[in-house]
Amino acid sequence: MVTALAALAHEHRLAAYRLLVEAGPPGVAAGEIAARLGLAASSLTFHIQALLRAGLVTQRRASRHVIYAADFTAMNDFIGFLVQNCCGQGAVACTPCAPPQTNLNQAQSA
Amino acid sequence: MVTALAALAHEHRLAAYRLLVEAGPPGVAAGEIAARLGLAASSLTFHIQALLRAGLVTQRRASRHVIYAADFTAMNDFIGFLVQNCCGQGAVACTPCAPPQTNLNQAQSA
DNA sequence: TCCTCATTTCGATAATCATGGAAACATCAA
DNA sequence: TTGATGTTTCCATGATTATCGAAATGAGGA
Repeated sequence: MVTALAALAHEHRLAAYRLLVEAGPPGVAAGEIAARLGLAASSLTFHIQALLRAGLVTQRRASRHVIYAADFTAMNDFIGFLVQNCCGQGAVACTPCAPPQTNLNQAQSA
Repeated sequence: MVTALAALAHEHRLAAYRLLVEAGPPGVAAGEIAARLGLAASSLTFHIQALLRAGLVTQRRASRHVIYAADFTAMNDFIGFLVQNCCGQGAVACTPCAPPQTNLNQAQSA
């Protein structure tokens, strides 16, 4: 869990992650993330690998591009951990992290 | 928020914070935290100041001791931020972070 | 094959973080 | 005041992180 915390504990990585959350399952190509964040390509790789190692994002290839996408299940687990371990009172997590509906005709519910 | 994430993104600091969550409002003295974590006093100060700067813990003096306690409101805000910004779907936070009932006859409900 | 585009790996550099010992500071009790 | 205890500040050291340019890798297209 420290890995996930550390992964998000940086301005650029948190921004990258939020970008991916907004984008949902279609994800965003590495180059575009770098451009939007104003980072050199190699720096983006450095940061996004921290997110990848923490399991917070997934990676897939689409022809020449490498597409990254937020892993909503991992975020649920992450928040669940915080609620269970860093709140008193035996608090129960009820965080319905789920991808936004970018396009209603894209079925991706299972 | 990056400050809070970074504050928790270290083995020793996360352990210290969890200790304070368990202890609740009575809190724990600096020396005892250091002892339980197996840290030099100066190292503990270094770490706990990160938590303090992030607003996750409070500090008070009790005679010679300096007592640290978890700030549950801050943790609620922190988790609220994560849910709102790092989950898709406009998820709503419902995290009831509250101190554990260590002693039922200690009134501390506001 | 050769060229181009997209991304990652490598290397160097500067900055920040983590650690604990020693000294200083604060509080209380004789 | 002196002494004991608890905590923080200061300092030096080693480790890790963040950055980007240059070179290498991978994947298409002509």
